[in-house]
Amino acid sequence: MKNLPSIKQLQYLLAVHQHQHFGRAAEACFIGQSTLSSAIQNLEETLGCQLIERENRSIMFTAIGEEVVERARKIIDDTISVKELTKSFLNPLQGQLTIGIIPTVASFIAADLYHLCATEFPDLELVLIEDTSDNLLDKLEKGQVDVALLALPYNTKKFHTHILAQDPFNMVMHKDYEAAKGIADFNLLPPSSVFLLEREHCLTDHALSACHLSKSECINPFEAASLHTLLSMVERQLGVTFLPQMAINAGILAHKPMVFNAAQDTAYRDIGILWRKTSGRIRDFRLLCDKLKPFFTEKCAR
Amino acid sequence: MKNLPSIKQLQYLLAVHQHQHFGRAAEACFIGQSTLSSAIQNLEETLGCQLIERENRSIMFTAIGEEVVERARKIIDDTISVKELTKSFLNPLQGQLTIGIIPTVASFIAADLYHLCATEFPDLELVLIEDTSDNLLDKLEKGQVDVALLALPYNTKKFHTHILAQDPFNMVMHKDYEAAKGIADFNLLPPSSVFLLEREHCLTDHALSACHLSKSECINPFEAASLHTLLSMVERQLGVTFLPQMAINAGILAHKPMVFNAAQDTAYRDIGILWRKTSGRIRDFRLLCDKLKPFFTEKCAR
DNA sequence: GAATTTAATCGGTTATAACGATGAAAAACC
DNA sequence: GGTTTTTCATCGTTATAACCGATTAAATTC
Repeated sequence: MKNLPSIKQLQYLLAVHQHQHFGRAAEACFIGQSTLSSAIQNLEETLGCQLIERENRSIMFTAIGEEVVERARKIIDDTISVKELTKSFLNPLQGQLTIGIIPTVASFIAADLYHLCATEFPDLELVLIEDTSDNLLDKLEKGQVDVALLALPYNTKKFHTHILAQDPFNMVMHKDYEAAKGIADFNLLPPSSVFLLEREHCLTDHALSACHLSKSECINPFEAASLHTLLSMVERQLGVTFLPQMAINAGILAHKPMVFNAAQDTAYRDIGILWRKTSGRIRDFRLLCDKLKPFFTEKCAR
Repeated sequence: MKNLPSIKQLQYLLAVHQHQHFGRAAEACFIGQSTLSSAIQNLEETLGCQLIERENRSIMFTAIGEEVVERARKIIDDTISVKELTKSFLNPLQGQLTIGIIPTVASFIAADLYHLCATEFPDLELVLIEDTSDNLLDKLEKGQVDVALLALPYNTKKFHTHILAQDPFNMVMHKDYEAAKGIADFNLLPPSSVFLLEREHCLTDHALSACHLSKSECINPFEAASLHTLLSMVERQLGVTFLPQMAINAGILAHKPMVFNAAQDTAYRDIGILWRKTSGRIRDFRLLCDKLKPFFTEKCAR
């Protein structure tokens, strides 16, 4: 049986890498500086090579040291996952759960989601984080969120992906806007009459592809930062936009002189939930899915 | 800082799982039975749940125990990789290297590959394993081979994949076989005139797709188990087959009344090398690639 | 040149991992 | 039905390692 580095040694190494300082790293690990120093030396001994160059006043990781740090981080994460696994096995859906949600979903369901979890999982401390798909995927990988709720299709093959509901698109316009009425192929809409969100939002891409809109001249170059800005533009300019059913069900058009109708039967975005394949709380997430599926299905119902 | 299970505890757990017996597992770990027993108890303590049900005469892993074992195996593998990483950093391409190779490559290059490694990497102890693509991918995942050499395209996204050379296909036939001469579209060959290997061999699929052969009636239902059987069929029956350049360069047609000509410019298979993304010897493998690339390029040269 | 910073070293203590012997419980043997 | 065997848990002990605090050494700063 090989003499492998220990979990503790790897933890200490990560601490040194994080703080770039033995003293502060030791403090963070609640051990003495001497203990940390010898622990790193032992690790270097078992690995048979130098990981850190101790210079005059500062330390520097060697190339091989950096590589070891990267792998150590993964090992520690996996080990933490094992603990989470057993913990969540005993007490399902307890403790803190951090969910990342994209803006074009969060604003319409956040409040009800809190309520749902409070009643279904009273021991769960829910933390919601709103960000773009790209940022959420990044945070998911780094462990800053436990699961992410976003709109698909999206490049999510790194993570386990599960579809919760279909959210159909609707064409939305002022009730007096005649130019769009009865149009089947949206590419035939008047020039600059289609208003969309700015590019960061996946809703823009989804609306374009789901409604078979080629990037034609019918799209207005203005890029709105929020759905409400978008709506006010559409209301004033007498153009059209495409909104998911979820937004309409949440009452975004209430008391406005706007009308909407189903874009096409096949025009929809999927609402999906993602988690790290190596997560220790997969059991928790599946239980959560059981409740989220009817929840989102209702939120997106015509 | 959390109290995580230690590497040793996980190693011991794996040993118990492997032997399904405390005493024999302890022996395999070179520790006493009592030590192992308490180590497992400590592990169960830190994880907060039972992993093994100790019954009268036999032990049984709980469901959660099996899950922990699976994750522990990965953690241990990753930790071993860290050691290998540092070791191969100090002494590149030393020690044992196990290469898996598919039959339709191995038989033509194995001897020369041994010779190449013996001269370029004298400290390397080369072990070659010949098996089908499917089996090699399985062995690669389990760590039974360090790298795999196979023909692409193949579903290899689980692993790091690197293409070494293109191996063109040639149509091969008896020199007196007139029916195939001057034919551009291979689908127009006479019925049952194309002989191929049995389905397990990826060469069959590659020949079909690279030469744009739809599974038409020109393909003979006979499935040969080796290229030599295949050739004897073609020689006797006066039909055709498709052989990679590598086979021809190795002299498979020497002293035979056979002729060959390039199938098409675009008809080729790629020779690729694969390794686990988490392997600790990636540096080694890249050095190996530097030598393998010219080696295979020459082996496949027209 | 004194003060400061920083990691290594040293001596001593505590905690952990290891051993061997024994114990308990169930099954197998006779 | 009692004895032996098998097998894991427990106990007391010892060796190893992990850890602490104080000190040292080297370099930088003032």
